[in-house]
Amino acid sequence: MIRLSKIADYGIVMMTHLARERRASGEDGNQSSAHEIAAATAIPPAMASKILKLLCKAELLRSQRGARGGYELARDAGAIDVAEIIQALDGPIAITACVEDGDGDCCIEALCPARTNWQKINGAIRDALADISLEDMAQSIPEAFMLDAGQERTRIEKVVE
Amino acid sequence: MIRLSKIADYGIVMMTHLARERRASGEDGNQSSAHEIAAATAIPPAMASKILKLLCKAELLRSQRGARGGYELARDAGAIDVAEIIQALDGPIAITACVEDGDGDCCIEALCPARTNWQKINGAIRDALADISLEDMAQSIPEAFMLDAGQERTRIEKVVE
DNA sequence: ATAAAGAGTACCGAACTGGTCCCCTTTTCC
DNA sequence: GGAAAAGGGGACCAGTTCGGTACTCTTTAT
Repeated sequence: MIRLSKIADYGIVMMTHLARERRASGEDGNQSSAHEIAAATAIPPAMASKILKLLCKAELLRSQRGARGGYELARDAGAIDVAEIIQALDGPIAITACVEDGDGDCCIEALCPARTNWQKINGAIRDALADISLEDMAQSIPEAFMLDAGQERTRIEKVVE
Repeated sequence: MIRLSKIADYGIVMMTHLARERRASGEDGNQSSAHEIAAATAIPPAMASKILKLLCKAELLRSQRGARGGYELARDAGAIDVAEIIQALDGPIAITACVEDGDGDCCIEALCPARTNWQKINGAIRDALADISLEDMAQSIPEAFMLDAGQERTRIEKVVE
């Protein structure tokens, strides 16, 4: 099904939340704790924390440790795209194989005409994902949508076809 | 990592093999048994058989039962694209969610602006895959490449980035 | 000094995936 | 007509991955 992992899904939701937070209170400075973010997005706190750490290591978020610490976007929402988020959480965006960890390279790589097709495919996918900024994602999503009190968190993705 | 399942990978390899077979002996009529195909592509016979059945049900292959039966492409190689193959084996091509089997629909679907973004993304991915025909894939791949005698089957995909 | 918060890491259970097996039906060929 | 070849359709198993949790350590504000 070529599906996005839940980690990446959650990551995008949280980043989107932070983008909205920032916009609501002009520019940076005010951070949100993992707790707050988890509550606002209805993502299990421990999970949220784990993912936020990863996003931080990928330099998509800035963190502040200690009491009253928290997270905030490392850059402007318009300068962060979903491809980056997915890559930070799920690894390289590619309809994989070949790069089997370790040995790696395809012995007839140079000869393989299929290779260019796969590169084309992978490239197209990456481009599509790189074309959506966090700002686009954040645009006018009703807050009620992010936290669907009581029941399961509402999914924001929609299958096509 | 957004990876292709092995099923789909195998499927593409076998379809590519059949495309080459057909081209080698002008037009249809001559079928290959699951056994032959498995041997030629170095895919475990039982696996190959399972996948061929699926491809047949998806009407990408035509089958002939009974002794001297086998499989052949249902259409011309130029008229089959990788998107179809992947969809037949892995289900709808989409960076998923929402369609959780059963209940399914996103309660605020109509309001969700993110939805159009995901559709855009999914569409781009599908387009990229639909743009590669089996004929493209089959083009001049040396047969030695399909069966890498002795060792593991060589992977035809190549990661990008 | 204490409490709040992030950093890091180990761990568990459930689901999915790759892979195998078995039995049934169809068809050919002797 | 019967045996063998081949596909059709499942059930089933095992290993890996993934979602999720827990625990300990470091940092920092009050």
